[in-house]
Amino acid sequence: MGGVRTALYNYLYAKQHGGDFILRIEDTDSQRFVPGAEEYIIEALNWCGIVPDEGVADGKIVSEKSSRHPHAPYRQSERRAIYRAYAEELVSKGWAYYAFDSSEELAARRAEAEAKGQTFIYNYETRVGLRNSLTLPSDEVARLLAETSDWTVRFKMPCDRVVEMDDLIRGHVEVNTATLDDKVLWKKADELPTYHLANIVDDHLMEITEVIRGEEWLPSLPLHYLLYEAFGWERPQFAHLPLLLKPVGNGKLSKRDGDKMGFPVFPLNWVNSDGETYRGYREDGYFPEAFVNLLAFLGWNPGDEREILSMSELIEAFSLEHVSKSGAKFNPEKAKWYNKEYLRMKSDEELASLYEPILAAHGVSAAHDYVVKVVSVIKDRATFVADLWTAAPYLFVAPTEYVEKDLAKFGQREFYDMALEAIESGRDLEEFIREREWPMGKVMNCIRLALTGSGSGLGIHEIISCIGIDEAVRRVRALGALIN
RNA sequence: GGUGGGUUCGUAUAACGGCUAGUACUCAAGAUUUUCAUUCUUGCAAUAGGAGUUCGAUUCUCCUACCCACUACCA
Repeated sequence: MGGVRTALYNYLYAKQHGGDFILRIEDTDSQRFVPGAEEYIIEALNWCGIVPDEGVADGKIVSEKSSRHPHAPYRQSERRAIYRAYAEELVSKGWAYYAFDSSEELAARRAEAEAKGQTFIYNYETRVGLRNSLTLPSDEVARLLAETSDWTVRFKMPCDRVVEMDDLIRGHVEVNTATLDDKVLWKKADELPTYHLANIVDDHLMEITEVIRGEEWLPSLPLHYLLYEAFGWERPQFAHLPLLLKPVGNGKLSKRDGDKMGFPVFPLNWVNSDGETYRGYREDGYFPEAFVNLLAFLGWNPGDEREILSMSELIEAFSLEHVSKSGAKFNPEKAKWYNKEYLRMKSDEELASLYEPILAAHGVSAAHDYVVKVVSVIKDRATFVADLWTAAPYLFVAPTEYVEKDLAKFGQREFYDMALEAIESGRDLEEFIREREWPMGKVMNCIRLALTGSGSGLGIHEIISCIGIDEAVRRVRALGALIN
């Protein structure tokens, strides 16, 4: 959800400004490669109606340059060759250096510091005591670069500089570089950059003008500012979005929360490598328009009191000034409300076509016109298309069981005889019952019991207008077998 | 621990120095109805705490508290 919302805001912003929305896959962590994740992302965005202008063609990430996709490839793992030169450029400019410390050595340092209640950070203080191109003789550096393969390029964070930043959402933010560390930018082991380098290089190369991303990136913004400065590139504008929080308690929304609390956290069903399935909004019956609408309102509002906005209205109304700074707790009830609103806006005709597969799954076949008629009668009682069935299956099949409590209440001989006589009369039921001064509620509910199998449900007239008077009479007679 | 960010009804938010702090979801009550639901009406409910600036602070400043993120050869 969080990822889709970020994509949505980027999409809305791009479209509003006549820009292009580009999909780039940041897969520089080979350890975390997840088969199928890329296809999932494309399908999920597509379902939401968030269609990239660049980077995707025929449902696949583009690898070959073309006029439509001038910045290809769009998968960072296919851009390996690009990054090394930029990393070297930073070293030659004095903004970075080679580091030869093994992960074991660094882990040992961390453990050592931790034992003393401190935190080890690789920075201007500690780098002079570690194995890198700043401390080792140049011939040794040259030898290690040539002969070993687990070295990295690290950013040489200035020791005392205040980086002044402007965030489109948070405003002015200042950070002193003394509190920052020498981040790894590139690693020889897999010939890949880390996020920081790859992101800045690609954003520059792909002519990105705005970066709208999650708040978790705010702490690395100073590094990114410095990277743009080091390369001498014009930097894009940044906007850091508030986090999506779990509905109850504290903390951000996590994969597990959904199933625990009964709502999806994924746009589409997702099966992870352990075979665990996470429910998706699509499979839960949400309309993509409703999902997009509710996602847009998680941390943003149009500045007026509208709540139901289509994608094109969202594009028009979107503004980063109205994005809130604080985390937004997700409200599953409101999510359902959105879907209900969208369901009601759909035509009976459209709902009927969505409903028909569900009917078929229940072994029911019905004429299209009949389904349309049924939908018009029950759509107000549904939040999801599936509710059209659960709300009134008796419009398609006669009840075979009766709710015991309601049978006891309305299925008494006395009322049943009245009900039977009334329905068999073929006359207007209310009129017929009133003329005889019979108890309206009791008799009507007895008829409803016969028609639906329970004491609650649609109005008698509505039911009969669907199933017809003959079927109604049949059902009332059938109930007779249970009356004593 | 350090750094950064945040804090208005239960939830999402409006009010970007000035009316009785508005709206939606939820919840409660009432009306309508042959039941349930819908619909309609009404109601409950908030500026984290403390200083300061000001004629006036939800809004600006500072302090405290609490929450969150980051603090990896992950993104």
